[in-house]
Amino acid sequence: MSISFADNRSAPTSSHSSAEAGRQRAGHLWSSLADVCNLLQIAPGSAAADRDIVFQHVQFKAGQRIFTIGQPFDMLYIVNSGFLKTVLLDDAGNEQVLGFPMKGDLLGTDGIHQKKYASEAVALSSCDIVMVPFKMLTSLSRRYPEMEMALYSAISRELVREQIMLNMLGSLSAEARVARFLMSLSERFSAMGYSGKEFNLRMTRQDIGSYLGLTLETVSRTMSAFDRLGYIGVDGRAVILKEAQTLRTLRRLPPSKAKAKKVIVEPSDIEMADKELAA
Amino acid sequence: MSISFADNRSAPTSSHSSAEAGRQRAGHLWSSLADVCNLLQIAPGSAAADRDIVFQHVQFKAGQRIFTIGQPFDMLYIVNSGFLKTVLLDDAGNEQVLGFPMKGDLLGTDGIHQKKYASEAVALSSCDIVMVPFKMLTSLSRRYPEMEMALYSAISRELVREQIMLNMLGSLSAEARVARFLMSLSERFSAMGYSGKEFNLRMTRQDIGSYLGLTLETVSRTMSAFDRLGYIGVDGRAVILKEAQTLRTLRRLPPSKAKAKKVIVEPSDIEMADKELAA
DNA sequence: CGTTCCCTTGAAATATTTCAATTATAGTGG
DNA sequence: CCACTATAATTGAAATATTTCAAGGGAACG
Repeated sequence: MSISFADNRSAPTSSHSSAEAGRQRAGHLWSSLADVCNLLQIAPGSAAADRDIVFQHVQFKAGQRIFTIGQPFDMLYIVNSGFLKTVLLDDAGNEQVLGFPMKGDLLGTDGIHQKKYASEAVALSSCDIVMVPFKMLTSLSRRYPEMEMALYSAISRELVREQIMLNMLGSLSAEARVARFLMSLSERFSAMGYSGKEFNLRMTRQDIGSYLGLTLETVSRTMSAFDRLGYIGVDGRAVILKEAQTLRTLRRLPPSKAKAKKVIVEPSDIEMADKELAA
Repeated sequence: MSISFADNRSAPTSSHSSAEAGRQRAGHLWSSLADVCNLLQIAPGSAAADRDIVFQHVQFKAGQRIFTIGQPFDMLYIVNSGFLKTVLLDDAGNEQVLGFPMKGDLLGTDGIHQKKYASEAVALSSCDIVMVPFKMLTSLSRRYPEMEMALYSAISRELVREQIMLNMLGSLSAEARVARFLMSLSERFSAMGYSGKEFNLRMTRQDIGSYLGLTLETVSRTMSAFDRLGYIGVDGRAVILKEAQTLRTLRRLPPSKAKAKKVIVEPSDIEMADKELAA
């Protein structure tokens, strides 16, 4: 039996639907510059007025690749709807998951450096993607300073996101990684207008494990443990968050056999007083 | 030990004391735009002719911070000489090392997004740093298209570097991480004209461990093991690489009891990720 | 309706950390 | 310049987190 609730694949409750941002034309969707700014959460500034420039959309089905490693770079992609993963491939062809882009995320920036994409993006569901020629973006940058900053800002944000992942992989336990992963998804769903409390995972345990530097078994066991402790409800890919605050600050699990149901948390929100803990 | 370049070492302060983000007094060195392009390994194009623009240098001593987390962003920094580490700080004030920048590396790009630096850079030795106002760079971008691409490219490269680190942390054993770390340093030293075979580590075992997601003891033990196996020579911070090819492709150590000196290596390809492992 | 992929769970193997003790090394100030 | 103190590095032994191996059940899909 499965937990069932509204699928976050359906339209968000938000009043602001950018699905209508796209213009139907010749069977394809197109977005204006204003639409794109909106999607990226940029103040469009004077660029919004530019009605001449439109960007084409492309649809992908689950499993399809938006771009692949080594492919010549000339295009950036913005997710309009759907869920994806970005991956690196090692010599044996094994995937290393780098991230799970969704609505509003910018893809392909790692291709700028070598003029070839350094990673590949795979659709995990049906996806609607806006294609933005990089040349176009740089020429727009010259015309509209807001666009220039937006582009730098978007790339810089990606950089910061990866730094945070490095920190996570370098210093947190398996449980803490899984907990933060769930909270991160929750927050992103919320920001998109979906429920941050109940959602479906779009990726396999394998994908999550790769992303978090863990085996799929460890991910599965950890989620089961969270379920047993009442922090979440899990049934396959359906997740219900029950103790968000606990998950947010969790460092490791409480001793299973022993006494307390108490959890070790960070001294974060309170203050940063004692440092005798610090090595 | 025979080491190919100058001394170093004054104890890198273990975190805190970020109070005075040590911007020493202004140095007396200045660089032209052509100098900067040269440092960054950019084809200067027509920009080289611009003799009006000069960039100021600043000197830092070991332990001083070039910029700190949360500090308002307005400047990028290019390393002209010296060695640094970039770090993230968690709630308890513990450092997470993100990279070890050296000559030619661009610092501070993670500040673009939030207009505040997201990490901090700490000098591990005496350093000479070129200051480049971000505004200046973007205005130059408008004038010289080469500069624009150079900037995007530099940030994109950083992104790729971090992706490779994520892959490493997510999938390699402790031994493989240390081996690749050493090879990466070696290649960077070589590229700078120093010996890639004999060099001094500028950072502590703690720093290396943090960077690689390992404890300092594991780093120490692993290097000792490499030494015992004849792959390297280690004496404190002095390192001599003896079996570069072995280190480059090492996956895990050969069984200690057993006879074999043979090492398990990757099935195919040997380069790709090794190229730019570290900052 | 079968085939394939995905998820869960246990038990054993093992890699890495933790704790602890000892020896180096560098910086400080008499 | 040397002694002194603090920080850094090494190493062993024990503790433990995570992976590996293995098997069974479930969901998805053509």
